[in-house]
Amino acid sequence: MSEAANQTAPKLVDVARLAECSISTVSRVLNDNPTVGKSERERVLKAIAQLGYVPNGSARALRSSRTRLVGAIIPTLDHAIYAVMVNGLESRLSEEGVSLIINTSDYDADKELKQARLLIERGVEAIVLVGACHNPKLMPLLDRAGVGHVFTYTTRAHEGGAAIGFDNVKGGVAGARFLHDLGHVAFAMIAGVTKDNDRARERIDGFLGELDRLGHDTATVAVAEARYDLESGRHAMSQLMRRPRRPTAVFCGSDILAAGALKYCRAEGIDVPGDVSVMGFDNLEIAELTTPELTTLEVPARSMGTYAAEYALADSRRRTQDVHRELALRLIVRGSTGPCHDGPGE
Amino acid sequence: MSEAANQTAPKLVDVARLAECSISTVSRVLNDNPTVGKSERERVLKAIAQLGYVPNGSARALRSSRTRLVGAIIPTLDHAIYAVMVNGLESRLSEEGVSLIINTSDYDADKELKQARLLIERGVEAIVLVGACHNPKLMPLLDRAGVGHVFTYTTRAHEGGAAIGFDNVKGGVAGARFLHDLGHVAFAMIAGVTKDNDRARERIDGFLGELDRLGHDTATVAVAEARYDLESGRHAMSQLMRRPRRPTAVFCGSDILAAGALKYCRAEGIDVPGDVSVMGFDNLEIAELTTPELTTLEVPARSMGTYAAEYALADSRRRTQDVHRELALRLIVRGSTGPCHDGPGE
DNA sequence: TTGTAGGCGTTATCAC
DNA sequence: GTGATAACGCCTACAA
Repeated sequence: MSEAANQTAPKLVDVARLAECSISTVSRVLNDNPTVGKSERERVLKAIAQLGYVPNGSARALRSSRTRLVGAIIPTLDHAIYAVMVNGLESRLSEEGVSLIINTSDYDADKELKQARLLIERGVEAIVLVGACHNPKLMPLLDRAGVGHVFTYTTRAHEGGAAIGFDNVKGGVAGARFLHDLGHVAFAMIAGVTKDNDRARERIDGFLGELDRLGHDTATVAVAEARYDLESGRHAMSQLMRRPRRPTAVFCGSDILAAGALKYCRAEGIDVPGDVSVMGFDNLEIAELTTPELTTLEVPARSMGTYAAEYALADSRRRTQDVHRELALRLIVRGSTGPCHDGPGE
Repeated sequence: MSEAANQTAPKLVDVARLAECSISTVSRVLNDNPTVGKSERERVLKAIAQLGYVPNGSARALRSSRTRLVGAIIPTLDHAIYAVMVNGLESRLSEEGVSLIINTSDYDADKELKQARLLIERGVEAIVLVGACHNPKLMPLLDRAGVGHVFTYTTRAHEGGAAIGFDNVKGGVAGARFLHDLGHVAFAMIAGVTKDNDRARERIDGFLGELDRLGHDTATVAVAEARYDLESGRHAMSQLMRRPRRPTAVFCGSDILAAGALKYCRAEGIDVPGDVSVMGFDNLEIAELTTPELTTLEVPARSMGTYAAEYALADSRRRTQDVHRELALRLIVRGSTGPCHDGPGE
């Protein structure tokens, strides 16, 4: 009697047939339109369950021009600082039935641009980006497409966009001040690679700028750039500690780099913080794993994700008013830093 | 003369008008159909660039029933072992212009089911899952929808699906054997929470099973379950070390747990590996950060991601032949384990 | 409250 | 090699 279950997935019209109503009624039920009679609604719901009907997102999106899709382009998921942000972002979006498309750019501004193009094709309703420095073609592209965008890990927003994050310059300043206050006079920094990475750059600027303001000669402050991994941090530290004017305080652009620096010190028998203070940035879980534990600046990674989600969920009207949300960095003092013990002599 | 640029995004027909051809030709160019004349193609390409035309993914998907979307549901991105896998997955998919929708289930099988439903609505062409143990409704749902699926971090596949990973039981076995060979006789284990987590369960089974086979009385082997974070690992270790029969070898279901255990030992002045050997699982970056560094089993997280991507990219025909890819776990011996020093008496 | 019908932007099957 | 044209599955005026 019943048509043998077709191989093709059930559609609105199949549900309508089974529920003995029109497809508009089914559609209304699907969209929680209140103008549907109670018995009607129940019949439809039953039919949907019976058929295992699943709406076709593409058709819905095409017709309604609402995809309920959000995109994010981050440098990498291998670094916890980004993975944690994405986790917060996804969690919040998921609560609202919005799906997240994730892309990793590997710190490459061209790759990022390509991925943004693809996200626009997919019809994402907003894009979450990291940092404020991007391919010059990116912003015009997003503007033309009318796709809202949020920068994270920065407070500098592009006009028409939003920024949710912290001030990287202030981070550098905080590092400089903290180490200065401990009495140090010989500084160095292990920074992230600054190419296509404004955050790394700003942390350096903040650090050196504040040292200058505090009366130190920044010409003598060595800054090594290193990729965000343990070995690069270790290697950078080995370079810095071999310089003629050996630093007694090293500020690192990331906990990973600081951890690498600590590894070097341990291997070489350099006492931390006795011989040299080492400070990190991020306050990842690893900051509590090293010996000694890391003094660091806490970055509100998860919060950035959830706030970015709120922005993405807001409709375009509310978005037009510029959103600048600056979250605080928090200084976490642990054992890797201490007062300067250097005698006056060599 | 020219119509003022409309607020609405350019469509196929706009490109066709500018290139003075039909929309079919434009569509052909977009899809790399070779049956297009050279001059024709060039005119179209120029028009596309000039208008900043971006194809509408929803319309394409609706018409062609190819979304070029893949979904992944993982427990969390806060744990590097999953973030790294996802990074590999995304990288490979991205090379082929396929987008990844990511969902985190928070180790909750019901949440996972809901997210799978949504992924099906979005029309994903394959779903990547973690582990082999899921809500009983999940597999029928995927089968009905005809969505291919891969399990990762396991070798146990569901019929019709694929599995790309390693054998968790073997991991437990390897841990038991390694510690046994060091001469230990008093064992304990800190495992992950086993609810909705078959991997954690299997690691326990492998560990205890092998100890039994090696002639140890497993009734005396304490197994503590802990969430995958430092503090839980620390706390579990504190429990284990207070038991009457103090273990000299503790196998942990994750490096994070092992790191927590190490923290406890350091705080209590318990020497590792002198008083107790501690072994991890995963070989995350943190395994090289602790003091001593962790002996652990290397999990091929990134490879699982790229292999899973290959599966997802394969068309459904090739998928039908069951895919079972078992990747090897590799024992990494570092400083956190050593021979048993326990005297014979209490 | 419910049903009818047109069209969202593509792709693909036809003719030419 | 190129151009009409009919779907794809759904939403939403508008009509009843």
